[in-house]
Amino acid sequence: MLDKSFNPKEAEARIYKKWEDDGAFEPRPAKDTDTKDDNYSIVIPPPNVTGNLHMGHALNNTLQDILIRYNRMLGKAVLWQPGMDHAGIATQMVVERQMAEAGEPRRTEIGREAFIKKVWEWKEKSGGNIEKQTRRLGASCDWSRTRFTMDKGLSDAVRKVFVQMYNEDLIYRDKRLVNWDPHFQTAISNIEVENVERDGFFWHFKYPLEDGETYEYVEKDEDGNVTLRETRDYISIATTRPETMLGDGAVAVHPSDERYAPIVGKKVLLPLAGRYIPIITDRYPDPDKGSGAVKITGAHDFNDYEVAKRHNLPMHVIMDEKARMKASDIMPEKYVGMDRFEARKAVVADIDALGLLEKIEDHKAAVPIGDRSGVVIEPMLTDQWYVDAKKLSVDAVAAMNAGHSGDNKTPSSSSAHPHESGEPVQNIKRAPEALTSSAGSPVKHGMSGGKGSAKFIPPNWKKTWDQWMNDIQPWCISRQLWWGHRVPAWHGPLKANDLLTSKENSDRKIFVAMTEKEALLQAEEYYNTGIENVGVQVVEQRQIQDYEASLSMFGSSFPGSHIKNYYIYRDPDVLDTWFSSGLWPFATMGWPEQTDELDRFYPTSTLVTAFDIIFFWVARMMMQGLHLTGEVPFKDVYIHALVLDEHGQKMSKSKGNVVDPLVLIDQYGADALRFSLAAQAAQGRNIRLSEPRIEGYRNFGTKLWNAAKFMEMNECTSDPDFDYTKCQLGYNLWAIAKVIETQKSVERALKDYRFNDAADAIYKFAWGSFCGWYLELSKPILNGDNPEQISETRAAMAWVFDNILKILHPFMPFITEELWQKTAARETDLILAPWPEYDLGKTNQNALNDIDWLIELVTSLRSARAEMNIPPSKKAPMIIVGASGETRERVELYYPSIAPLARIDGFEFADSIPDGSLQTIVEEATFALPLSGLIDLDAERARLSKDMGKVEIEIKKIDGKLGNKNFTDRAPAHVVEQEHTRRAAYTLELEKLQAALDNLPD
RNA sequence: GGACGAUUAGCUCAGCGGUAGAGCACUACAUUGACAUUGUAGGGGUCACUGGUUCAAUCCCAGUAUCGUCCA
Repeated sequence: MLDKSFNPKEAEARIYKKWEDDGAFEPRPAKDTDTKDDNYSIVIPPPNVTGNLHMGHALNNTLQDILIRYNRMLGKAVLWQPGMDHAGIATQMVVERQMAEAGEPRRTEIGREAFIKKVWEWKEKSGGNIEKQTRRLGASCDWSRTRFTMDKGLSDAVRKVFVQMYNEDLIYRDKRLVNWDPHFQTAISNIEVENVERDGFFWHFKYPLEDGETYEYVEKDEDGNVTLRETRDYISIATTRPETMLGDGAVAVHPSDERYAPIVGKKVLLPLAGRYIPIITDRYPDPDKGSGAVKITGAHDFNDYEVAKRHNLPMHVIMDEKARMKASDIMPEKYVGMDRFEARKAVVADIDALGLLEKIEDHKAAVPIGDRSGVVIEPMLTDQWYVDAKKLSVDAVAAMNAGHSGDNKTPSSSSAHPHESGEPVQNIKRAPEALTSSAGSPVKHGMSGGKGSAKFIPPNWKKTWDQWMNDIQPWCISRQLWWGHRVPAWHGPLKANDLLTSKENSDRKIFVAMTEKEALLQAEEYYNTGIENVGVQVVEQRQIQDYEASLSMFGSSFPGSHIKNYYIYRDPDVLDTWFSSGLWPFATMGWPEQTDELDRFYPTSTLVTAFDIIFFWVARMMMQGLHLTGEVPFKDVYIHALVLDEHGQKMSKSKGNVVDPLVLIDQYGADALRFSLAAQAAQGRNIRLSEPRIEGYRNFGTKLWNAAKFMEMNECTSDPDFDYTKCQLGYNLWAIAKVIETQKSVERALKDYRFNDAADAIYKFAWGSFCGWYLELSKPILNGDNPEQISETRAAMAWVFDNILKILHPFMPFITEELWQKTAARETDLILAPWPEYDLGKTNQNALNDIDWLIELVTSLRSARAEMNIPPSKKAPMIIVGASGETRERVELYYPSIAPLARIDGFEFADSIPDGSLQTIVEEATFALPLSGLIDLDAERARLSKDMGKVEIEIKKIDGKLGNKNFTDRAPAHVVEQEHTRRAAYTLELEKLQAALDNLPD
């Protein structure tokens, strides 16, 4: 016996455990007959080890699980690869904060090794909550293969990739402006910076001209009339960051700016600093903004950096790693040690004291904020490691172009000269091995593309991708952290008279190697002159610095030693977390070893992710995957929506509007949450979380549960010998055809990643058609006395219900599995049951029409009764006038089902309608319920007139079309024909309604 | 300033070159019924605006307005 209702709390944990214990999440063994299409794989976007499940994960994992479960039921070998990334900054932050709270010594006090040990301890103890939370969603990933980016295997892969790419000149060291996070004291990538609009000020300063020189300053309006003319001995600049003026290298004006033409090339005195800097021209300053003159601080502003590079200006780094003003030749003593914001106040006050503060304006400006630290990012000139992303992007862009080549709506110009653009031309409809250019030669592999194709779904994200990829910047991959993959590079002194290679760009010789031993060998070879004995030792950077300080030189021999000693130290930096997650799709499968998994499951089938991660992750996987494996890491990239709160606001901790999916699961069950997310996952639109909707889908589960209870009471159990093509009863044939139609719609929708359409189709069928009609229609049969009909209906209903469970399983895995197991003895769990595959052509179309007619009849009788306020308890016979032979047959056949649903008590075919009847028209026949005395004649007249009015409007619209010669001449024949048919049907209905009206007594 | 998206029922949103849809909310009726976590019926829309293309536009195109997101 089924319980009164489904209990998600109890069932979910039990069912999940059984699946996992049974190994249901693991890929089925390979078969000899398997082709690439029989394997299906998804790698999970690895969540952060410090993270907790939020609504974004819930949506992301739900959609992946739907695809995975569907493909698993299709009989494919399915791999859903789970795991986590090590999240350098976030994890280091969490552990450091914990240490501080516990009153323990700081990271710098205990040293690198001890700290890393602590992080691992933390990870074992409290990291990875999210994996447990993901299970509660019902995600069927293969946990036996879960990976972590700091695993040995992945770490080896990361080192190997670094070494390889360094040797290929794709990784190099460079001094560039980076986004410096003064809180974490590390470089971060530009996409980890959020620009936030904040209220600030525009400070206008006067920089005096050298030697008290003067010029005539003239301002004109649009028409060229002079509006201001005065003699000045200064140039006025405006800045939002006054403290950076201490590092200015020039003042720039636009070449076309006539106001400053007289003084271009002259020098101004940089106040406070007491230095002289030139006035230069550059296209960067906007003459209409502020005074039109801009101070240039190359080492602390990205725009200024470009200007400074163009003009070879000095770039003074004026701050230390904590963004405090740093002592140097150019830094006035007074400001040394001040925090940048403190320095800002001091500079403004001091400029004011000198009488050089012209004015202060309110100003809204975008301020760069570190997304982890929340502090203002300081652009800083530092030495970092870079990936040549521009070079890597070529293949990635080509692969996406290939994947989207079918999207082009206007190929008109390319049809004449398909190769003019130089892009590889690929027809995605052809099989990959048949990829050839139109000239018949195979598409070449290599930097020009041709390594397979990938596409975004929905395709409009391709534009965003192109925009970013076309303007891709060198990827800064070093982070000044301890937690992460340490850069496998060792620095040593440069040999006398040696030159650095382009990728070193530093003041040290660099040895990049998989291991310290290899680095030592490289170093020995490098330092070996063949004349003297050479020794190389690896020491800590700090020791080198101490040593340098005492000896003022590097690479000297120890006093009294006859061996020339060199000291190298390992680069202290670690790699960007995304550098390792870029390897995720293949490194998790054992790359660089050529594993069986790689062979079967790479490239992966689909990547499911949110748009905000396209550049963080999709781009990096594409670039690294293509370069390292020669193949795209995934074929489809499904970009899903953001989950917003009920007001359409982004959820964020600071706003306090975060909804915890685990709370929703506790409240409504995982199935309801999942279904709600899937049903709302329409492409190209964000999801507003709606609790009433989740509640509605919880009710949907309950509805199914109750249907199963009904079936149990009526002994409707699965019959293994049931043949859906051999049914006799119209009801059963109808339900069978409908469930197959539903199955096909769900398949089509899932193929196109239209999760909402898939969810909608199964919801409508299960609740509307199955529970709403089929169960009701079957009651008279099941309660009747025809054993053959009863047994056919029992088996058919169980068959249809089993198929509902199967089709619904990917969306609502728990309740469907529970019902599957509790309603019959099954050969396999539902999760591993085969997806239904039936032939709609073998179903009976007549039965479909019969039942559709029946539904229309019952609905219109109910509607007429309700509108006339006939109480349901009041039954009446049904008098049928003008019935065709088919209608007579239908009424006789289906009367037992019509009677209870329409509250009918007997039927009769007649030539005229009894007085005082309630009348309704279905097709050619009029159905009358003699309810004299209960009918308010005026109301009935009004009802019929209203219906006539509606029909008349339709006829009028159709006549408008049919009377238009343009329409009848130019519209497709079948459209015109359809209008004729519609008109005939409406005309008949109108006649019948008129007759019904005439029938009413005056 | 640029790019992209949105504008459809009271709310949240699907959809589509030919007949406007769902969920929730609302109104009325129904409670020995598989199910009140329900059923039946009903009301409710100039499909933002202005042009254009078309036999036909809510849908395609252009522009406008408002809102949102991203980039500079």
